[in-house]
Amino acid sequence: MKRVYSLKGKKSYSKVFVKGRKKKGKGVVVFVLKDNTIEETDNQGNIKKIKVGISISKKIGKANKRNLLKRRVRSICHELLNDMNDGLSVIVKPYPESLYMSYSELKSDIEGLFRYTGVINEKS
RNA sequence: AGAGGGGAACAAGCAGCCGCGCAAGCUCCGUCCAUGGAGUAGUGAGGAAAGUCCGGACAUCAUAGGGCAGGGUGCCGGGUAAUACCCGGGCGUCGUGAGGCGAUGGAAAGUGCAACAGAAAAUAUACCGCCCCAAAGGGGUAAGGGUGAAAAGGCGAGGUAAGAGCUCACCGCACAGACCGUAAGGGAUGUGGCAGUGCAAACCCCACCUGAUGCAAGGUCAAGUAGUCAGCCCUUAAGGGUUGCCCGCCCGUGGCUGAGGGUAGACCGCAAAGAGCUUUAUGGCAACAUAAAGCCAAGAUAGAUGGCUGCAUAAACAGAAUCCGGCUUAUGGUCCCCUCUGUUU
RNA sequence: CGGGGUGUAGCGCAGCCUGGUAGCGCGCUUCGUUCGGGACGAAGAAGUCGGGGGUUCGAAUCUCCCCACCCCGA
Repeated sequence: MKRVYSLKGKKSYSKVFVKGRKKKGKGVVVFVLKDNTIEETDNQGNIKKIKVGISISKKIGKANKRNLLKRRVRSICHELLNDMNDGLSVIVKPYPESLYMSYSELKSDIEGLFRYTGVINEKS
């Protein structure tokens, strides 16, 4: 996942946390907020108006474990990126239980939450 | 076979696909140039990256100066940029042993503390006891009892009213000390009838070291209203600053000139090369030093290493953020050397 | 990333500098008082002093190393 798509800044994070729609899964919470002000241009010209942020609490573990979880979530988001809709800010926040989930379990969990909240359209 | 001690290196790899950071070099595009953009060969976490416990490099300052205080270190010698680290040696202590551990100078410079118990706790003392004189009581004594962490050498013999280094042998202790060692220290031997406790990670004395703050240090750029801030010049009091105090120094007032602050951002510091690593040689017991040859591109800025498949199968602790040298703590299996016990030959 | 602080009874705090007995308030338990409760009075229980070494005869206290929590700095 390229850095253009990552959500940045303390303010934009707290904005999504407060105003966004919240949905809880097995090991993850997802916050979604509609945001039409996003305008990022990829140097390739492929414009995807979406921002994804990852928030991991210190309670989950030490830096090593937090990093592992962050990379897994990022990798999942990269795989799902092409199906995502425009004009959205998304935050994924894993719980400590997600550390014991496998990659595929985590992926199906996040995919389900994305589908429920309208980040991804229902498959036709 | 079991139990233990010391040390060393490693921290899985390979192939395929998807994906991320950087990109000296190369290719393409733009530009007068400086250089900018895109792509790409290549390259991309640790032994502890951790704790932040020490030591530096580097940077800044209302000058960091003098004196006292404060803080740190503390056997001796050596190593180092430096240290509380490392190497060698001494002593003490723990262990049957291999070995481990030690803030390990000074208690005859001074001050302080030693609760409770106990008769008495630091210029000692006399409760029970023992012995003598004896009416009460007085005197001698430090063997024995009991208290305590600690009570005026230990044991045996002589000696005595009972006792006592009172006397003697051995041991301990103190003092002197040939000789050995750079030193810490060791110590043949001699002398003394025995002084006298412990605590200095209590104050302290002695020796050596010590300015403070830390890359969110600090520097450059762009935007912009005011309370403001910075520079220069002049100078008085109150007051303030320096880790504390005194001296000293500086700020403070006014004028002139200029543009910063909150907040958000870009670049430098900072990324290729230094107290670097490897090998060999020389010196040294060693730590290490010197010389020669070869090798070395992590560099993010909400923060780059992940996912899937296969090889029968893949562990532990754990993730760089200015950079080095140590220490400490967490942790996986492997190898080497050594000690003790048991069994067999 | 850097700097600093705090851990003592169920809760909030003393004691630590200057080492020997862990104490205060609220709460808790029992009894009294009341028709019953509250308040009041009396008695009582409850603490590995965050964990582990070292110094010391003796450590909550001095010292070293860990653990947890909190605060500050652009």
